[in-house]
Formats: sequence, structure tokens, C-alpha cells
Amino acid sequence: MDKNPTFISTDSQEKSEVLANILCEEIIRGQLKPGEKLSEAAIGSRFKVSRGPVREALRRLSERNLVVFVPNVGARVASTSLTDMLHLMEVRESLEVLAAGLAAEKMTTDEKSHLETLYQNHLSMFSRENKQPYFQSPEDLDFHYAIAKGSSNPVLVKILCEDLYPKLLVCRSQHQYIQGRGTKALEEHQLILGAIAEGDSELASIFMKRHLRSARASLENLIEPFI
Amino acid sequence: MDKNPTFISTDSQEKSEVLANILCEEIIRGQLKPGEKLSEAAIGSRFKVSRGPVREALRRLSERNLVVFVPNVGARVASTSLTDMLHLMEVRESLEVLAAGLAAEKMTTDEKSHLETLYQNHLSMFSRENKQPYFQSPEDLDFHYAIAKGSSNPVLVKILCEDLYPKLLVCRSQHQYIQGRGTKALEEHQLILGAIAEGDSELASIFMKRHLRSARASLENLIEPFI
DNA sequence: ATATTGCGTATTGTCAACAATATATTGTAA
DNA sequence: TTACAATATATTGTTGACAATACGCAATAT
Repeated sequence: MDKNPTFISTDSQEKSEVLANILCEEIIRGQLKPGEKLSEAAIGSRFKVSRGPVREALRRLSERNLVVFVPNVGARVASTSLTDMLHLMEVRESLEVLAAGLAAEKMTTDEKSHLETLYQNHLSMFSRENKQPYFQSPEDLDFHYAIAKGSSNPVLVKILCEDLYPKLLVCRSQHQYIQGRGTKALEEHQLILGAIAEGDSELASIFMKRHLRSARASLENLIEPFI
Repeated sequence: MDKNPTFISTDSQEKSEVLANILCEEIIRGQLKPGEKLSEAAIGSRFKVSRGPVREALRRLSERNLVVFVPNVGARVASTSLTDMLHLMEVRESLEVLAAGLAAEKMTTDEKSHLETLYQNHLSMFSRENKQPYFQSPEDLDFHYAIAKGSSNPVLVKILCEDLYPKLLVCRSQHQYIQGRGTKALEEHQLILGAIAEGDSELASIFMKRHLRSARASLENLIEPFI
């Protein structure tokens, strides 16, 4: 469980929560495939717990849209189409533009330097890999995650970090041909970072909007051929 | 249960879902007061069901932020401060601006005329009441609800209708001095309606933004004196 | 051969009892 | 009288068994 994405906290000891986090991760990693049946008994015996906690865990995941729950039939891993992902990106854009603006206003010095660190890490990791196209990395999302938290708006943080980002990760693992946009994305991150560092809310919003627009556009290009 | 807000569907027969909807409504109406303890045993005996379904219902409500859940301690009705509501409105603004724009592009003729009907109802109801200041009415939210659905973006619909609107209703019932903004809000609705009818996405977004900005501003004025 | 009906099996929904944790009470000491 | 500690009570977390529902297979009829 040490390779959990940053935004999954495991503070509670409740079995249902622990279970939910483990299953969440397996779904994100693609170990549980989209559409796969999630039998309560099977999961229960696998983790040596009763069906009660399993049910609660599945319920939580269904609220996060990672599994679909059909009454009297059971739970399956949610399968997300590229269209679903476009809808996700549409909402994400709107919310992250807000987040970037707020972050520029409200981030503390510590938070800003943390963001800078994230960027530098991402940068060095990228050059190490010889600028080859790479799968959209967790580092990318960490950057966005830090900005979300920097907005100091709990409602916004919750929607982005608990609803949208996990779902985004699932989409990426289900459609592995979705690739990062290489150097371009990194340059866009730099612009956002700069604006936030300066406390320039308006500019941070604009750069974030452009960044996510590009990402969405390249996704749309990916879909186009299938229409 | 016939006085349920439009956006609460009761299609399943699962006790846990029925329970969740009933409790949700009671929280929204203020019959369950903020901070009030929600004992599983008490609720179970009240509705003549075992604690299992009660737990599941409470979990659902906690995912919608209507209930706060402390491990090994239990559930309480979430109490929302005016600051919380401001955060809510901030996010709402961003999302509804998006929704209005999309609605202008994608609403069908039927949906548009339904929206028109909602507006007319609201209008006539308002004049009947002699233009007196009134509590923010459910009609107001129905209008926004229709626009959200008109966006044809399921992700957006879910966040607005299942997360934000119920919570907004709770805030209103918990802070009853929050009042509607009378004729002004209605005029703003008319502008939004017109833009959507014309399919003018850009304008619909702008009018929606102004509408929610005003609402938020009047809320901020309300808070100011307490600082 | 295909469609349909009925039964058997498997899975989910619900329940009531047990274990673990937190809260309240009471008694004791400073 | 107040603060603290130990116990008692109440509430939550978990479990395994039972009831209700859905699914698969076989037998029958068209």
C-alpha cells in the first residue's frame, strides 16, 4: 500500500475504509478490470472479513463513481468511455481554473515552495527519460493536487481530490493509449507555477485554462477518428 | 414523501436508499438539527429496520456531506457555517456558469419550454405574494436544477444535483435569515432563460455568472458584520 | 430447432448477537 | 470542592445466519 497516490489517506482503522482504499487502488491500477464483477463473498474471503465491511467499502466506491451498484445484482468496476472522460475533463477545467486563481491568492510560502519542488522533480524526471513520450505520470497529478489544496476551499478540494482525480486515474489506466503531452505540458506547468508564485490570480487562472484546454483538445483528437 | 425536492429519486426499494432519502429530507427541512446525534439504534427502531441498512444510509449521507461520520463515535447532522456556504457558492458559481453555457448549446426544445414554464411559475408565485421579501424558494433551485440537467454532462449533473444543491438547501434551512433577493433574482433568471432559448452559450454563461455573483455578494454582506 | 417455463443455485438484502471502543458515572484522594 | 481514576454503561464495528431476489440450466411445448 506504499505506492498509494498522495491523495489517498489511510488514517482510520475501520476495515471498510481500509478495504475501500485497497480496492480503489486496484481499480486505478487496472488490476480490477472495468466491468468486472465485485462479489461481496469473494472479496470478503479474500481479505478475511465479513460481508458487512465489504458492502460499506463498495458503497463508498460507488459514491466516488469507481464502481456501479445495481440493487439486488451487485457491484461492478465502473467502465468509463472516452466520452465519460471528456465530461470529466470539462468539469475539471472549470474547477481547476477556479482553484488556480484561489491558489495564487491564498497559498502560503511553504505551499508555494512545495509546488516548486514538485515541478522540479517532474522536470528532472522528464529529462532523465530523454524527452520520450511518456504515460501521463502521477507527478503531473500531484502538481494539480497541490494547487487544489492550495485553494483553501474544502468543497473544491473534496470534489477535485476525491471525486475527479481518482476517476481520471482510472480512465487513464483503462485507456492506456492516452499519453502525456511531453514538454508542452511541462512548460504550461511552469507558467502556472510562476503566476501562482507571483500571487497573480488572474494569470494563474488563464494559464490553467489553457493547460487543460490543450489536454482536452488532444483527447478530443484521439476520439475524433472513432466517430 | 411526495414533497421531496425534484432531484431526489426514489426508484430503488432498498431500505438503505429509502432511509437515506427520508433522512436527507429531514435534514434539509431542519427537522434534524445541525450537530444532532444520529444514533443507529434509535433510527433503526424508529423505522423498524436493523442497524445494517441504517449504517449504509448514514454512509451515503456522509458522502453527500449532509452527515459527519467519526469512526467509533458515530454520525451527526453536519453543521455548516456561513463560511462553508461561501465555499459552496464559490464552487457552484464556477460549475453553473459551465452548465448554463452547455445548456444553451444542448438543451432540446422540450427542455427549453420546461425551463420557461418553471420561470413563469416562479414569476406568478412571486407576484401573488406581493413582492414581499421571501425565503429563497424551492422554485429558484428547480430552475437551476433544470439548467444543470440541460448541460447533458452527467458528471456536472451529479455534482450539482447530488452534492451541492442538497447541501445548499441545508445551509438555507440552518440559516433562515438568508433571504431571496426578490425581483432582482427573477430578472436575472429571465436574462439567463432568454440566452439559453436563443442558444447563445456565451451570454448564458455571463448572465449566470452575474446572477450567482450577486447572490454570493449578498451573502458576503450578511457575513461581514460578524467579522 | 427454438422459445418458454420451471426449478435449483448463487448472490444480494436484512437481521440479531457478539466484540471493541468511547462515553458517563461514581468513588477516592488531594 | 475539585481533579483524577476506575468502573459501568452505551454505542459503534463486525460477524455469521437467514430471507429475498436474480441468474443459469434443463425440460417441455410449439
